[in-house]
Amino acid sequence: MKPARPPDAAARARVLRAELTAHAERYHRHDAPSITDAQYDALLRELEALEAAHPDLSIVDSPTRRVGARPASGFAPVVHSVPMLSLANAFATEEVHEFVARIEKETGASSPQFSVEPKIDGLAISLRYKDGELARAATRGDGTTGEEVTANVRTVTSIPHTLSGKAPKVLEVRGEVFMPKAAFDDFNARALGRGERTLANPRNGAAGSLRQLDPAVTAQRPLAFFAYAIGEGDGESPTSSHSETLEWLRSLGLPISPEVETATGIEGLLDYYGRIGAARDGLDYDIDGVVYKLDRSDQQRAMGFVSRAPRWALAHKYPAQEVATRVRAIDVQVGRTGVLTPVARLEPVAVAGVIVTNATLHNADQIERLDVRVGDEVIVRRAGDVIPEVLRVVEEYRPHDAAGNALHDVYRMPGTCPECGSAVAREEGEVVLRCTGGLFCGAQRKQALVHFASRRAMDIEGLGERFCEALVDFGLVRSVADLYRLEVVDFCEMKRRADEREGVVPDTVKAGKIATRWAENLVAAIAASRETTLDRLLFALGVRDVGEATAKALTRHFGSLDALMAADGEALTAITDVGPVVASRVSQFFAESHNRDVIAQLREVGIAWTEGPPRRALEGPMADRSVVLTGSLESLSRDEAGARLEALGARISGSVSKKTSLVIAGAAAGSKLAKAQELGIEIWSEKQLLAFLAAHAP
DNA sequence: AGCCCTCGAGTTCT
DNA sequence: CTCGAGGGCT
Repeated sequence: MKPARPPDAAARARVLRAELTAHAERYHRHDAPSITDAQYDALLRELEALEAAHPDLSIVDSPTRRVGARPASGFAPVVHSVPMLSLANAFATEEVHEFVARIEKETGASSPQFSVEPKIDGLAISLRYKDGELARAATRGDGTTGEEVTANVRTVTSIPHTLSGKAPKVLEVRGEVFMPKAAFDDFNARALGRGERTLANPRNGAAGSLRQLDPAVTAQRPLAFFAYAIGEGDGESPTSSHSETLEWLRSLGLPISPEVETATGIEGLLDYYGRIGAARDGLDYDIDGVVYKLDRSDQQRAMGFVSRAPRWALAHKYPAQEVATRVRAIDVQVGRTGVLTPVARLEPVAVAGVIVTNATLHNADQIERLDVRVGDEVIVRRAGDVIPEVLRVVEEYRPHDAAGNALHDVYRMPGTCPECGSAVAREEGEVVLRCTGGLFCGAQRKQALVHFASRRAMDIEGLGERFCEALVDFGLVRSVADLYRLEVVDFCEMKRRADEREGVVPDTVKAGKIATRWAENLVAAIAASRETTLDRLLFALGVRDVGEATAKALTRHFGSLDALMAADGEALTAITDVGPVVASRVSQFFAESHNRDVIAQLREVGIAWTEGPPRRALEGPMADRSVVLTGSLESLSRDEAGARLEALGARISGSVSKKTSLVIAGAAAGSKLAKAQELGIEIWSEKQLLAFLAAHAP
C-alpha cells in the first residue's frame, strides 16, 4: 500500500528539486549564488522532510543525495568568533583626503602614521592556530560564517603547519590566498598541453582551487598566501601597532607581503598609491588597490567601527582596467517596450578577468557622442567592474581606404525595426527610438514573456530567454495566458525543436527521459506561479512605466484589480508618485480590448491572487519612514527584509537621499552607507534590524 | 522653471 | 550600474 499523501506533494518536490539543482549549479559553476546558504538549506530541508514523509517521492538523483554542491553537504560551516570585516572603498583622491581628515579630527593627531599594503585580488581566509599548530582554516564567506577548508589549505606550501617561536594558545591569522601570476600562466600552459581545462583568471583559480572536494587536486594548484591581520587572539599579541603585528606574525613564520610599508599623512598614502600603481604589472599577483590602516592600536580603537567596516582602514582602488579592441559590427536589439538599443559586437578581449564580446552603446545620442563606427578601435572597460562600456574611439586607428577616406560612414540607426520591419519612431522629447509594432513585433512579444516569467514578476523558474523565444517562435504561446495551457509533451516537443534549430545533437533514449523530467519541472513551476499577489501580477503584465514600486502603490491604493480597472485618471493621479503620464498609461492599458482579454484568460486558467481592502495610508510602527537596505544580510535576503519592513508600514527605497530616514547596512555595504553617514542618517546593523522585527512580530 | 529624488528599463558574463 | 524621464517641491 502506498502511503496517502497530499496531491500537491509530488509537484512541490519537483519544484524544489528544480530550484535546488539550478541554485547548486549557479553556485558551483559560476561562484555566483543567487540565494544565501541559509535559504538554500531551508529548501533542502523542506525537500528532505517531504521525501522522508513520502518515500515514494524519493528518486535516486535527488539533490538531497548529491554531495558537495553547497557547504551544507560539502564543507562544514564555520562561524567566525570575530567577524571578518569588509573595508570602506575609495576611488577618488578626495575620498582619501576625507578619510585622513576624519582621523586627524577624531584622534587629534596630525599626519598620523599608517601601515600600507597592496590589496591582493584573491580569497580572504582565516587560519586558526592552536598551541602553534594549524587547527582549522575557513573562507571568509559572508563575514560571519564561512566554509571549513582545512584540508585544502594544508596543501598551500607557504602556509606553515606549525608556528615557529613562542606562539599563543590560540591565534587566528587572517590573510589572502592567491595564485601568483607566473604560476597561473605556467599552470594554464601545462593544462593546455594536456588538453585540460584552463583557469579563467588567477582569482577564480584561487577560489575554485580551495573549493575542491579532493585536496589532492588543490595540492596541484600553485597557491600562495600573505597574512595581513589577526582575528581571534588579537588581545594576546605583544604589539601596539599594526606594523608591529605584521612583524610579529613574520617572526612566527607567516608570510607577509614584501610590499608592506608604513606611510605618514596624506602625502605618504598618495605616494604609496602612485608607486604601487606604477609597479602593478611587475608584481607577481593581481591587485585591485592598496589598503591603508591607521597604524597605532590605540588610535584604531578611538576610531571604532561603522556597521561592519572599521573606520580606521580604507581600500584605495585603482581605476578600472581599460583595454583596446575592435568593433566588428553594431547590432540593434529590441526591448520589451520596443526600445531599440545598439550593441557593439567586439573582437573578444579580456577585461578585468573575463572575456568581453558585447558592449551596449545605449542609444543613438551616445553613438553620435562617441562617433563609433564599424571597424573602429575602441577603448573598453567594465563599469563598476561589471558591465562593459565603450569609453572612446581611437581615431588614429580608424580604417581608411587608399584615398584616405574613412572606410565606414557615421553609424545611422535603422529606420525600421530589425525584428519585425515596423516603422521606428522617436517620441517627442525622448532620446530613444522605438519600434511601433507593439505585440505584432516578435521581439517585444518574447521580451514581454521573459518579463512575465521573471523572478520579481510571476517567478517561473527555468523559463528563461531561450525558451521564451522558442515558445513564441514555434507559435505555442501567443499571449501569456497560453503558458498555463501547455503540457509536458508540448515542452518536450519545443525543446526538441529548439535543440534541433541550434544544432544541439545527440538524442538517446536517456536524453529523452531527462527532457521529460525537465518538462515536468517546468510545468510544475508554471503551475506553482498561479498562486500570486496582485502587485506581482500587475508588474508582470508589463504596463509601461509601471514597475515594481508603482505596482505596489496601485495595489495598496485600490486593493483589487476590479477597483483599479474601474479607476479614472483622477482617481489614479490621487496616488503619490502617479502623475498624468503614468495615469494615462494605466488607463490606456486597461482600455485596450486585447489586454482585457488576456486578463480574462488569466482568470480562466486559474491565476489567483490575494485582494485586500484599499489602504490609502501606510500604517504600522514604520509608517512614514523611508528605508534603504544596503550590503548583504546574512540571516535573510534583502528582498525578505524589505517585505517585512513594508508590512510594518515602511517605504523601501533604492537610493539614499535627504528624505531617507533609516539605512540598514549589511556586510560589504558601499557607497550608500558612506552617503548615509555623510547625511547623518540613522544607520542600523542587521542585529538592530532583527531585534526590531522580533519586537514587532505580527 | 528648475532641481532633486525616485523609478523604470536596459545591460554583461558566468 | 547607468541613463533618462516622471513626479513633486520650491
